[in-house]
Amino acid sequence: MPKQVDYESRRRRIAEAVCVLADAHGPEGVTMRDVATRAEVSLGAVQRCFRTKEEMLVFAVDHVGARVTERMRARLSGAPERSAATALEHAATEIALLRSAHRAEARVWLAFVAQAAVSEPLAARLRISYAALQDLLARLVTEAVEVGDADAPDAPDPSDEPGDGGAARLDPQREARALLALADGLTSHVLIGHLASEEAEDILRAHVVRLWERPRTSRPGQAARAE
Amino acid sequence: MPKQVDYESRRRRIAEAVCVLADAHGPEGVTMRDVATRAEVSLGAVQRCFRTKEEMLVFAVDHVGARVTERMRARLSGAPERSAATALEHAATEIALLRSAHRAEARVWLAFVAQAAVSEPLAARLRISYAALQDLLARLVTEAVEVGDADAPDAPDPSDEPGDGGAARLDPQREARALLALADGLTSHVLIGHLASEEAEDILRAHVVRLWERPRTSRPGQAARAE
DNA sequence: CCAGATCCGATACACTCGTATTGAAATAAG
DNA sequence: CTTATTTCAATACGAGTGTATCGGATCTGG
Repeated sequence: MPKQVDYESRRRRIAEAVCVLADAHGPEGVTMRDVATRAEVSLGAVQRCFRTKEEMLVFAVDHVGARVTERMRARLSGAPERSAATALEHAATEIALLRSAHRAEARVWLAFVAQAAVSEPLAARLRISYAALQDLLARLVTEAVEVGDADAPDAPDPSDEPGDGGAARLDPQREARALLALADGLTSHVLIGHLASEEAEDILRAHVVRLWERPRTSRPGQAARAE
Repeated sequence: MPKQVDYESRRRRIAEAVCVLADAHGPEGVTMRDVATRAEVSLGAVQRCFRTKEEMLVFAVDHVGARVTERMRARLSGAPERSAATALEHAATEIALLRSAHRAEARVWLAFVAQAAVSEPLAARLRISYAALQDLLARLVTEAVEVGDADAPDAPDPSDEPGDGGAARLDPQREARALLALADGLTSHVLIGHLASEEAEDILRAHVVRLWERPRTSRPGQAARAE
């Protein structure tokens, strides 16, 4: 058994290069040769790792998706008990990739999303990542609701907050979906330059805050039409 | 003055072809030759209309943006007095391009958004369209708030709805931005296949409804942190 | 040290792309 | 009818693409 190389790490390195280039020129604009150069390997090596270009792009999508999910999971387990509400806010901000540090990742993600509308294999991978993110968000929502919003909203008089009885009416999955979509939309608008990232963060914050403000919807007779 | 051609209509016809193709293969995948074929003109004719490919794409973006804006404006003036709240909901749905009839337009839009993150001239055009849409939405929000939500929410007892005094605290521009972002995010998630269009519509509806449920935020002392 | 498998860098190939060129058809004015 | 001018179809061209091929370098097991 002769020469052996660590394909896994090489694949990751290549995926990294793909991201850098996709950030600059869009995923269609990514060239095998450029990837090879950027990853400091030869074109032949890239071809050995991925039989085809699409295979490479799919791997890169998974890579980015895993990174985002992982970062969020880390954030989630980092401060689990502190305040589920603010944790949710942070998580959403994280997903929105608004921190300029992750601007590149955001562009890559958006580019892949766009191409996924055309390429089914890419779309399949994206769905996996989205499902994971949505689940995480839904869990956060549930947790935040159950724990109660004791320390998150700074309304120290719980007089007109009848416990979490009302908040329980939130559908965590639904809210997670909404949050995810809002985050994605904000991200793209920031990238286009239609929004400043501060504006986007404000909007996201306002949306999350609204989740805890609302819970007196328990007033009956209204749910009928809303659902 | 010899042979003269109506360039404007030809340009529109070409833009239409661009949309069809961009829907199928993404905007990068659009080829001058394919456009020419699809538009039933020769490659030379396309080249006479647009000096370069990017010029053509930019025109196509404007074309789509104008169409969406126009459709929304029509919807706006079609039933102006009926109910600002439901008008808002309809407008948002319209923007989200969720009706399957406009699925193609949605794909085109998303594709262009993605590429705009890389191409500044495209981004500039998109910003114009977004600004127009946001303004329209903001106007709708304002209108809905001022008119009062008398007939929109079917809570016929205005006992605990202290007029629109609280609703006035809504920042229409902010809400318009949020709505626009949410609509875009939902659109892309539907295109990816992560959401069904009914789910997306539900989420959008819930978001709009929430705008009218909330208005007792007038309780002071909270804006400090929230903003 | 040798055999044999594995890896990969270089090169080749077939293609497609955007764009430039060009010469003929079409048309309006003289 | 000429003639000047515009329009465009056909073609050419060079750059750049993904992928296939292949010969030598590299390393392991004996």
